[in-house]
Amino acid sequence: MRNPSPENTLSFEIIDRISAAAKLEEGHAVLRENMHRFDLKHVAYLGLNIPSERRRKPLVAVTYSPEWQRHYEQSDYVNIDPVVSAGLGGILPIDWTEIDRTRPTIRKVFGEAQEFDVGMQGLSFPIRGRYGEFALFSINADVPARNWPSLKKMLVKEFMVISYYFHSWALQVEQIEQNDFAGKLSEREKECLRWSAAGKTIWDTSAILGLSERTVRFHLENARSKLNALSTTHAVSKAISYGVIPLP
Amino acid sequence: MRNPSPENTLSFEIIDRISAAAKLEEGHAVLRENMHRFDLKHVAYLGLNIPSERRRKPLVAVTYSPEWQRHYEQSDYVNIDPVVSAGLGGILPIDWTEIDRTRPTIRKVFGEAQEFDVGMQGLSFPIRGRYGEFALFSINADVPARNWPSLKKMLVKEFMVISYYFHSWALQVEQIEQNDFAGKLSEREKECLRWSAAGKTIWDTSAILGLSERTVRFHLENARSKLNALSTTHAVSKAISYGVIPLP
DNA sequence: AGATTACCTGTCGTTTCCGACAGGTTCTTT
DNA sequence: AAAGAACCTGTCGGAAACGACAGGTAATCT
Repeated sequence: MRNPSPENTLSFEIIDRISAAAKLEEGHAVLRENMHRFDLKHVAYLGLNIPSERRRKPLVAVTYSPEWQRHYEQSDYVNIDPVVSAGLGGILPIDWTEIDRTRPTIRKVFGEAQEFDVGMQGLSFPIRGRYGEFALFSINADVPARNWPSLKKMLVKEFMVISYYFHSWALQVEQIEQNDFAGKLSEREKECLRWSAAGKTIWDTSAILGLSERTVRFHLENARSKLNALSTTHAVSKAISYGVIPLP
Repeated sequence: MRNPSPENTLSFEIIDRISAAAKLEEGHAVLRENMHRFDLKHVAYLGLNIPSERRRKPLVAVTYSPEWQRHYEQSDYVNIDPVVSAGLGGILPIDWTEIDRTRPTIRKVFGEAQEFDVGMQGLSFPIRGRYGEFALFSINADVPARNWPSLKKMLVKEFMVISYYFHSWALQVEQIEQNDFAGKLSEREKECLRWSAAGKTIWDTSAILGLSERTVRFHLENARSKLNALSTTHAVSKAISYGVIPLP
């Protein structure tokens, strides 16, 4: 282990080349060009819950055929896809071969994926970011079943790193990194939001902070206005998802 | 790449051994016993914001000297430590050598860490889980500066995987995995919470869902009670952190 | 057949919140 | 010396939320 072999730097080469890209498509092209070096059939990146004023739609960069993409979108598979729900349920890479396929709706999804030549084996890396966003980075292979376990171990190590770098880079190039909200809220404003999130009333909070009720209201008013929130509840949910206040 | 060498399985051996452990301490012991195989001086795991009824304190498993731990805790360094704030600010591994050390308070922390023999180089892996919890998995080394870049690449690949498995396992053994909340809330209850989180009033929500105002209130009452929340704002913040409702 | 669960709706009275007016201090930056 | 920002406080009145009563249906499980 003490002298890492040169081949160990491949994933970092890829990461460097992605970092140099300026658009989501270009970064994905780097992945596409390097797929064959890992014996992959597909590489797919799906970013959900992206927090941004401009952008509410998911970030998508996939190598699947346009037909499968269209079918997937039209059938609203993102809400059925067992890989997505498994990803939402944990933090570890998901081996598609270990997904429970007893339920008929799930068999259907996998069956149709096969028809669109997605490949037998798959690995999906769930990614949760600092803004509460969620992404799924998936790779597909099609090797004899007996080769899969060892291939999988290699892929997990390589793509755990690549997928997180890719996501972090994707947010940057899509200019999602800076939600200045955290910096724009004053300490008092955040404090009052935190206590509201903890279920305290304005009266409670005023007692806790040793302020008048009016002052607590004042800070909450400012917090609402800075966060473009329609209510304190709204402000709290925004503050949480923007990472402005910690979890209760 | 197509024939992964046997040494590539080391991290998975460690993972298997951790999986077999029944307590946080035992899992950490596995890491401690394997430190030398990666030339490490320390391995530290810190779990914050752990969502649980029972447990509000952080999960801690570190190899640092008790003196340093005590000093760290007493000085409230968790709120100053630049590694922690860097981790909270992103998703990528943090190289301690790249931390900005111009600010005097930060120089102080690093200087004191040196005194307690923490090691020159460090890598910290920020981990965000599905319950909104945050963890930091750190490793330390002490090698000549010129050896660090290549060692770092190897460590990033190995411990990106190990750290996420460790966190996932830690939540399991500490019985934090199942917050049945998501399953206990009915569809309508979640729906009403989502609209509240989006800033809608009860009247708005009733119009959106085609229900009476009383019914929306009814669902919110049930949601509050199921989540042990003191207000709708409280319920929303809990629902978000428990992953019951998606982000706004 | 009874129990359970999710669902739906109503009123009354109280509490809490929130917007719009008003006033102020202290500290730092320009 | 002026400007800006973060902080603090007051009152009035209306809007919204909430708790505590009340009533109901439809579907599923035991």
